[in-house]
Amino acid sequence: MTTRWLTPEEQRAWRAYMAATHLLEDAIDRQLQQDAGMPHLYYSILATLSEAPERRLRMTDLAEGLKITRPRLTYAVTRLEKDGLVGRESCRWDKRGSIAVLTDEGMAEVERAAPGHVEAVRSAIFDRLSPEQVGQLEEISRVIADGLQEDTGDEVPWRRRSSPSCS
Amino acid sequence: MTTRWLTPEEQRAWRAYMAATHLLEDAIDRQLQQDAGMPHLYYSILATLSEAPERRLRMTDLAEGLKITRPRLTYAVTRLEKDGLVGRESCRWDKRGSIAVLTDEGMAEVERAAPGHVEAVRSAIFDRLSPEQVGQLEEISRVIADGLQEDTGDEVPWRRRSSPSCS
DNA sequence: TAGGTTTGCTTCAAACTTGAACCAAGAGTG
DNA sequence: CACTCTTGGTTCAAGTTTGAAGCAAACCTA
Repeated sequence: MTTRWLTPEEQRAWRAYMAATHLLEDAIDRQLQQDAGMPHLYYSILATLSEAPERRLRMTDLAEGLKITRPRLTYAVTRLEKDGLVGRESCRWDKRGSIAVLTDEGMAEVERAAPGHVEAVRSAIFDRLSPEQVGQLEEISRVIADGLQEDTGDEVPWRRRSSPSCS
Repeated sequence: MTTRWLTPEEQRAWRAYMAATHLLEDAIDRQLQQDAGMPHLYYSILATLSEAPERRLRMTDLAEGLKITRPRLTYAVTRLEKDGLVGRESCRWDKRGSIAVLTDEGMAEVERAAPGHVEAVRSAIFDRLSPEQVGQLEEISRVIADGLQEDTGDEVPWRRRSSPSCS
């Protein structure tokens, strides 16, 4: 089977994409590190929890939602816990489980950091793209994400594995 | 100044984008780690060198091209050098400079790993996107990258700071 | 041409990520 | 009920990334 190399258009797109993602992650990380003393992922954890019912989520659900590995989440939550921004509870119905809870302090931190973060995202992306491009970006991202998940992902995503907020 | 939050469309796009980039980098990293025993960035360094004139590039040019920090590049090149895939030369005209050179072994490694890598990229992205979407992805990425570079970037990108291959 | 600034690159410590164990608790099966 | 298999989560060692110094070689500028 002879390799199907990328066409010139595909190469240009791939390189532009790589450059954009590197620059973007760097910029966002720097901004949040400055403003909130934490990298982007850690902020995302807090933000995700802040929107969850009861501000709490099982570790696995959190990891899945953020598309990160579980050890990575464990490490991050451990730090956030040290900082007093999240807490851990054990799950009453499944004693293996552990639940991350956003503390009041954590909530306050999200609210404090959110405007700056949104501003960074907006000025890097949405202030520069037309509404059509925003739609295209979503669609393209969705196609890629879906493609990558169908291999390893849950076959039955519509069925919750854990009870809503468990506690 | 009251914060301009993201619209629902923008939020959806942003989240889809984050998910896609995480999944994609993970997938590419895993594939290359399996096939070539190195993460994506390290492969990119080799690939970039393989296309440079004389297979050599100054550290700073390499870092700029890949949009990574210099300490990160230094670390990576040190490892690749231990593996015998790149070498370092000092620059004759600017004794501060150091030049990374792809060895024959490094070149062979790129050629060995390339087909699998291209296949991974293709099956994750380009086999799933229409030609129009490929164009859109390039355009969107370019807008974002350009926007992020104009702040910190060189004001005179058309002027080479270093001689072409220096050695 | 001395003195101060910038540039190119590396080094260092601290923080983070990875993948492979590991452990305990649920689930399925006889 | 034992016995095994799976699941949820953590731990560990090795590898990587970060940002702040550090260092030496250019580059001013007077």
